[in-house]
Amino acid sequence: MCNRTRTPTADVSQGSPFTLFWFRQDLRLADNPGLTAAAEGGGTVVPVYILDDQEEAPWRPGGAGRWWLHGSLQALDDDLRSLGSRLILRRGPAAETLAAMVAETGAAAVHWNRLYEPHAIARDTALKQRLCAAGIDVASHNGSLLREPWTLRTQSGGPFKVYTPFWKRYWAQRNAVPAPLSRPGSLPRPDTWPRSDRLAEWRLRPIRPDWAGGLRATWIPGETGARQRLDAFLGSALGRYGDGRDRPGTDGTSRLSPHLHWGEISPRQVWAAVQDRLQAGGLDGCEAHAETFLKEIVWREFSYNLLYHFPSLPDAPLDDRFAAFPWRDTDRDADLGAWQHGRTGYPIVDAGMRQLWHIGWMHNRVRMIVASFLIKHLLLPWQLGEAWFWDTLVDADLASNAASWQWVAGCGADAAPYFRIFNPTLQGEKFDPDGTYVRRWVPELAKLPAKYIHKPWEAPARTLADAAIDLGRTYPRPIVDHRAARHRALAAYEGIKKAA
DNA sequence: TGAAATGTTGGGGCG
DNA sequence: ACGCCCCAACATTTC
Repeated sequence: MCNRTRTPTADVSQGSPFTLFWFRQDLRLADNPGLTAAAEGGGTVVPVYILDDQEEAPWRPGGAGRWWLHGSLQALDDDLRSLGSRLILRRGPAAETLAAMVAETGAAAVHWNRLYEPHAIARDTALKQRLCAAGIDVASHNGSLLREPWTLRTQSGGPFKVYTPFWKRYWAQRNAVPAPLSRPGSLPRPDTWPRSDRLAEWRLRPIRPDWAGGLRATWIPGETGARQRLDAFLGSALGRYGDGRDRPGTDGTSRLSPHLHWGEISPRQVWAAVQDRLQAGGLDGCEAHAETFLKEIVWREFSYNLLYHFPSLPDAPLDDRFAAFPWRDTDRDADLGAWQHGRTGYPIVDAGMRQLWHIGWMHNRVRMIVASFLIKHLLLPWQLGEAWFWDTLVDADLASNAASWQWVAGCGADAAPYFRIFNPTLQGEKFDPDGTYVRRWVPELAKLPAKYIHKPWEAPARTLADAAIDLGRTYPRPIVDHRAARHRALAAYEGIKKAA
């Protein structure tokens, strides 16, 4: 925060103070505190995005993330142009590239919205010191969270490690959430723009093979798409969210996760929109549904809280006992591959994994089922699942992804008990009773009657034949027996449970 | 934000 | 009519 109150010195060559706004995971114009601060500085504003995808950059965006990023940057540039501005693109190590831009343009001030990943914190802290030392006015802002992790402490002074009290704190202060900022009215542009890469040069989208058809058909990256998604959700699914969110065959969830991850919409905006919707009235019994939805927004906050206070979250189990967990170390590849490609023989698992592959997203209920299956039925380390999700999800988010995998594995803070093992057949029958979801994503099972849609191995030969299924050929038999796998997992857990 | 195993209860079939 | 058994249906405990 050094120099924050200092008046920016005018850059002689430009004739007016020159401010860089560094876009990162806040690819929007409205409710963007850093951008607003830059616009209010009085000088010209240069919006910049830096792609840092060198090999050594930890947790750089995966394939699906890169696809999304392309669309979001394009939308952002369009939106900026409607304000008479534009987006400058640069590629390289983030801190060095930004510092070089400051020197090159003679900027007097730099603004950005904070990130919370351990490597980003370290990088940004060092960069801020470096720029401050050079006399640049640097300010960072909160653009991504309702509350930042260091502002929340339990009664005893430590970080929250349990969700329920964390949520209660948020709920008690639900009316204290600041109103979202509107988009800047104008962004004064410099006489000449700095050099910019062309987005197409970055090759963020796949070409050969082009696996992104399902993504294009499903998503509208960018701030406008985010707002449309929110409005659509508020108008329909929110009113039955409590149970609708558990039906993967329906459009019962918000699908805002990728928009939130990339910062095309902020949690403050979502929070305010839900409150407005409640106060608009005519929503008998909707209040409980809205609260359930807001709890999901706060789960995201909780994940960021965990990542901030426990930076090893993405890599190592928070529960030390799991360091000794006997994960399977032989014949991993075949089972991992079957899981990744949706050929486990359990329809609900395979449907989820194929949905993920096709549209870069998976229904949350099904995420829990497939994660439980990888960890407990296949006894493979949760980090393998975390890595696959990282590469394939358009909403891949370090905090949410890591916290959720640890939660399912039972090794995180406030985690699901390890002995809670999902039965994929029962989960399917309970939440996809008519098989709509399975039929959609596992079309080779589409003709199977509902009675067998979640357990084709129990179907009579005649029924299979009528449905044009040749079990073991057109669709696999289960790669593990549920009952045996369950006992194996419980025995493995028993082995580490006692250890202090 | 489980499922399975085990325990309990009560109606009905039956000798 | 009575006791016994069976077994859903539900509750509780265990993993």
